[in-house]
Amino acid sequence: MDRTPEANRIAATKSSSISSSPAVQESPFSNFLSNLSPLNTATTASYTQTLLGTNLPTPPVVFTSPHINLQRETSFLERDDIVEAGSEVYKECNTNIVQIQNPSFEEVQLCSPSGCVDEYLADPVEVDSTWSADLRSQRTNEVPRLLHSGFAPGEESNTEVCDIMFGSPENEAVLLSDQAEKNLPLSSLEMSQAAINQRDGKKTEELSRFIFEKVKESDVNACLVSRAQNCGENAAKVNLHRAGCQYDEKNASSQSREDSNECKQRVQKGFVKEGGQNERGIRRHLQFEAAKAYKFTILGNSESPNSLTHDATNSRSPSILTNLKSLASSHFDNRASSSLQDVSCDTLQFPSSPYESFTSAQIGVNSTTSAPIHSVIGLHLNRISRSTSLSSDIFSSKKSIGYLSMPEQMLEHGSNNIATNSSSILTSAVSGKIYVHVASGQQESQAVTEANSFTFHSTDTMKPPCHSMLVDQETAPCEVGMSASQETDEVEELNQLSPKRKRRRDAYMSEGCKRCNCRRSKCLKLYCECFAAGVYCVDSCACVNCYNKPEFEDTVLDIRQQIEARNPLAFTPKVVDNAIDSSPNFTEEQDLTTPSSARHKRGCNCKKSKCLKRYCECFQAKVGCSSACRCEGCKNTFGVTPEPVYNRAKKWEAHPAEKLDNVKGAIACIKAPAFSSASSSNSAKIPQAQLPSSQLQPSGAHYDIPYDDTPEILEETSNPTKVVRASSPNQKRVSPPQSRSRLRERSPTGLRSGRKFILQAMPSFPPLTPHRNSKEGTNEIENDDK
DNA sequence: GAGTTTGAAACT
DNA sequence: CAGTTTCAAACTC
Repeated sequence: MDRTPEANRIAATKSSSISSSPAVQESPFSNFLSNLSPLNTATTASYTQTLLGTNLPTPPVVFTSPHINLQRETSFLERDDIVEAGSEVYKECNTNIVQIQNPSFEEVQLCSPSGCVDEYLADPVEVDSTWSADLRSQRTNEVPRLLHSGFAPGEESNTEVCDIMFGSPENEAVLLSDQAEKNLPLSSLEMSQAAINQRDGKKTEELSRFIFEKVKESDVNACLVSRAQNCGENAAKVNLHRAGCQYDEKNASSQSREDSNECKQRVQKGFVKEGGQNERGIRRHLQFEAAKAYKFTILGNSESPNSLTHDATNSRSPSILTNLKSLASSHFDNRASSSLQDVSCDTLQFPSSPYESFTSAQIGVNSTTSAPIHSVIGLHLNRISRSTSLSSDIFSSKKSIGYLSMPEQMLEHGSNNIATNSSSILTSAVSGKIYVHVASGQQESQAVTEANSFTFHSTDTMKPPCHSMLVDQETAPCEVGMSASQETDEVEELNQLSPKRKRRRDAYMSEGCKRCNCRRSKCLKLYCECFAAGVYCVDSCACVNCYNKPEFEDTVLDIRQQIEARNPLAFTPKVVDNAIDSSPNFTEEQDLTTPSSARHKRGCNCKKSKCLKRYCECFQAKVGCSSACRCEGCKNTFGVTPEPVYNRAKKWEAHPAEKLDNVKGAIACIKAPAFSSASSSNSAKIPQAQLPSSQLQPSGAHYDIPYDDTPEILEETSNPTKVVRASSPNQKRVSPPQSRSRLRERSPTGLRSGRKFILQAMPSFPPLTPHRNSKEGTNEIENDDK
C-alpha cells in the first residue's frame, strides 16, 4: 500500500497503541472473551445450512473457530432466535437485543450489493439440530486445521488485527478447546430462556452473554473476511462462503453463478466501490461509519479509540469488524453499565412506527447512561437509535422485512408510506441500519438521514442513498426525500445550466454520488465534500493525494474524530428540515418535503453573493436563510433573513418573541421529562412537539441556536436561566460548545426525554433537534457555553 | 481550461 | 475569539 509521509506519520502515531493488544485484552470486549461460553454450534450449523442450502453434503468449513463461525448464525439469531426469544424481553430491555442486529447487516454490506446475502437472508429455514450437532463435534475437532485452511501465508495485516482481537489461530484453537471443555452450551433455546429470565427480571447474564458472544463471533467473521480480502483466492473462497457468497457455488439456488462470482469479486475487492453507483455510495458510507462506530464505541469513550486501533497499514481490516466491535462494546456496555430495570417497560412498547423505534433508541441510551457518553453524541445516539430501530422492526415483524437488508429492497419498499405502513417503517429502520451503520458524522448522518428522510418524507419514494446527489445538495450528498417537485426543479435547473455545469451535473447524476477535486486537503478536511459528507472518495473523484479511502480507514476515522472533537456538528447535515419538529401544530401529515420546510443548520455568512448563488449554502440547499444566518444583503429567494418569515415553515421562522417562547417551552419540556424520567419512565414519552410554544418571554431578539445539539439542551436544562439569551438576528456564528462532554456527563438523565426528542436526537444529522423551535433553544445553550 | 470569486474551514 | 489563511467549489471569461 502506498503511503505518503503523512499517512506514515498518522499511522506511526497509532501504531504504539495498536500494538497494544493489552488494550484489547483489558477492554470489556476482551473480558468477555475470557468468559466465553460455548458457541451455539447447533444454531450456527442450522443457519449456516440455511445459508448454504439444505442439501449441503457437509457442514461449511467456514466455521474455523468458535468465534468465527457465526456470521450467518448471528444474522438469523438476530432475526429469528433472538427476536423470538427476546420478543418479550425486548419490551423490557430492547437495548440489549437491539444492537446485536448490526453484525448481520454489516455482513450484508460485505457481500452484498448483488444481493447474494440477501438471498440468503430472505429465506431462513428451520434449524437442523442433528446436522448442527454433528457440526459442533466436527468443528471442535477441525478447528486447528480449519483455522489455517482459509488463509494464505503471509497475510499479515489483517491477521494481525485478528490476532489482536482474538489471538492467533493457534490460540483460537486452544480457546475453542477450552470452551468445548466448559461445555456450557447456550443454545437458542437457552437464549430464549435467558430472554424469558430477562423479561422476568431474574437474570440478565445469560442473554447478555449470548448477545455479546454473537457480536464477538461476528467480529471474527469480519476479520476473516478481511483476511480473505488480503489473502487471495483461497482465503477469499472461505470468506465468501462465510459472507454467504459461496452459497451459489455449492448449491443450486435461485442465484446464478455469475452473481456468485460477482459477489466473490466484490468480496475480494473489499466490498467497496463495487456494484452500482448508488450501491457504491452506500457502501462507502457504510464502511466509513461502521469503522467509526467501532472506534467510538468499542473503547467506551471517544478519547481512546487509538488504544485499540491497529496501524493504518492494517487498515484494511474491514470497517465491519470495527462496527461489530462497536456493537459488541455497546452491548457490553449496556449489559455492564445499565440496569435493564432502569428502563420502564411502559416506555418500551413495541414500536409501531419509526417514532416508536426512536423512542426505543432513546430508552436504549438511557439504559447506558452509566457508560461513558461519547463526545460524538450524534454518532452514539444514531448508532443506538438505528440499532434500536432496526430491532424494532425485527421485533415487529420477524417475518419478511427483517431480511430486507438490501438497498434494492429498500427501494422496493420505499414507496410505502412509513407513517402508516408498518412494512415501510421496517424498511426505514433497516435502511437506516444498512446505509448508516454509522452515526454521527454524516456518514452516519447520511445513513441515518437516509432512514430519516424516508421516515419523515414518508410519502416519498425511498431512494438509493446517493440518489439525492442529483439534488446537488451539499449538505446531503446522499440524502433522500426529495419530493417530486424538487426533482422537477432540479431538472429545470439542469436545463438552465451552462454546458460546463451540465457536464458536472451530469457527472453527478451518472455517478450518483459526490465527487471532489481536492488537491491539498488530502480529502481529510471538511473542504472535501466527500469527506464532509462522510463518504469515501471514489475513483471518479479528481482529488489528489487522497486519503479518504477505505484503505486509510484509520486515518480517516482519526481525522474525523479530531474534527468532531473541535466541532461535534462538523459532520452533521448542514440543512435540516424544520418540518421535523414538534411544534404544537405539527402533524405527520404535513408536508415534509418542501424546501421551505428546511433551513441551513448554522446559517450562511454570505457577504457578496447575496445568497443568490451557490456560494451560499442556504441557496445551494434551496432553503431560505434564517435567523441563524449572518448574511449581508440577503436576497435568498427561498427565504429572507432577518425578518421572520411567516411562510409555511413559520413554525420555525416564527416571530422573535415566539421563538423565545418556543425556546423556553422546549427547555421546560425537555427538562420536565428529563428529570421526571428518573422516577417515571413514562415521562419520557412526553413529546416535545407538544410543548407549548407559548410559555415564553417575548423579546424582540432572534435566537441563533444551532439546531442539532439536542443532547446539550437536555444537559443544559438544569440551568434554564443560561439557556435563553437574546441575540441579534445576524449575530456572528457561534462555534459549537467546547464543553459538550462535560455537559453530557453531567446529565445522564438528559437523554431520557421523550420520544420526540429521541427521534431528532438520534440522527446525528438534521433531526437532532428536539423540535424545530428547540433549535433556537439549543443555540442559545451553545452561545451560553461560549 | 484557466483564472477569479466566494465563503466555509482551518489556523493563528 | 477575532483576524487571517487555506481551501475547494462556484463562477466567469
